[in-house]
Amino acid sequence: MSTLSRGKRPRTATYHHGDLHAEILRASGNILEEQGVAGLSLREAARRAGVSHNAPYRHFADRDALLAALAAEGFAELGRVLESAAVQGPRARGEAYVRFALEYPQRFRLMFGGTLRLDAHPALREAASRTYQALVRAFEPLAGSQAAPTAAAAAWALVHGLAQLLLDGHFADVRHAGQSVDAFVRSVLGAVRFARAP
Amino acid sequence: MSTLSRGKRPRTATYHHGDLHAEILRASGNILEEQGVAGLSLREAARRAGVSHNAPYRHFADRDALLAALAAEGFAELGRVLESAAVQGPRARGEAYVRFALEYPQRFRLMFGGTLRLDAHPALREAASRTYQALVRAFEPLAGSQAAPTAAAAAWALVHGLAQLLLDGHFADVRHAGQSVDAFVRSVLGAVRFARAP
DNA sequence: GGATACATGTTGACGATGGCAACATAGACC
DNA sequence: GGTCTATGTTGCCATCGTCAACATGTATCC
Repeated sequence: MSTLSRGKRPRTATYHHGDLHAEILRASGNILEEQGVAGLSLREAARRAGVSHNAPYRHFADRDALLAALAAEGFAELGRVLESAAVQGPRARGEAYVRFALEYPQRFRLMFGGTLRLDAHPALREAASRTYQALVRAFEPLAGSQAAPTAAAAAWALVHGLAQLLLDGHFADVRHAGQSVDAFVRSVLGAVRFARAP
Repeated sequence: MSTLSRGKRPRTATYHHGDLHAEILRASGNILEEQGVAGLSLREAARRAGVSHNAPYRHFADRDALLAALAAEGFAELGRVLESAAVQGPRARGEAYVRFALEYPQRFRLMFGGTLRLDAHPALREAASRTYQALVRAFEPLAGSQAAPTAAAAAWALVHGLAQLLLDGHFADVRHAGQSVDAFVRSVLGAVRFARAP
């Protein structure tokens, strides 16, 4: 089961919450998928956690820090998803990447939307980098270790762009009426070959 | 009333501005690149245009409408850029796409960041669609008219993802120290072939 | 066990923002 | 000239992020 929870949680009536950090993350994650990043406010998160409007500040320096934490969660989950698709080969990994984006569209947009500068959040950069390293390793057998980094970059760019454009609805005209998203993704990924030689 | 304008721009002393619509767009475009979409406020745009905080509402229904207009401008400009690179073939077009993103990063993010739903802004969808159609046409000679739509989709995804990931700084580790962005883009694009057969 | 320090929540305030309503003014049209 | 309408302005409100001051549990030390 996914770590990016979408649920609710019973709350104790004590003055101290117990695990407000996690609760705020959970509530924020819900709001994020419902309203998008622009609609996510600290105050609404606090409200949903049943806590005063300033309580979140004990756990997140500011709104940006909360967003960074949400994004880092996203990278970790994406890494897990890709990992578990690994056994089926690189192609399956690409499909899993797109599937993740479509399942958690707002999370995905937060992770890559440029709202957050990686430079400002080292933990975030590290999470993103780890995910990418896994991609590179996956491409070594496919393209030879020499060309692997470049091929991996191309592959990442391809699936990433595909996910993003799908999310934005830019392929609405292209997909023939009955074609499922999955089939479309497969056909697009199938239209590409990665060169061996540098 | 004094005609001594203290603003940065010569502002006519008339009560009516003359072309506030264009001026707001201009000011907003500047703010956008300076601060990103989150930092763009109607009030700041009004301030820069030397006009009251509510004047923009005569020209844009709300903030979202202003953003949509900015994005539409962006799609038009991107279309122009791609068109003028067309003579040098599809590869050059791809490079031009990435160059556009790097030159106007915030504009690009606004166009594709998911802040705007295409469904809510028909004019925007049309502008985006036009740009995409041009891409498809460019790919017909390369992949045969049968496979063209799919190949074009793949090509768009590739350059789009490349642009996005470059913007976010995800390729920081990958690009060898001395390698220029242009060279990196060329090598990545060069690592990909588009299949002829469906 | 009780006093004390510290982490965690709360209340209240401020300035900025998006947006509504009511009013003001300048051109256009008669 | 007189009226209509598009365009700006002023004033206002709720919401938001964030700071400062205060309250309340929990842990620590004697």
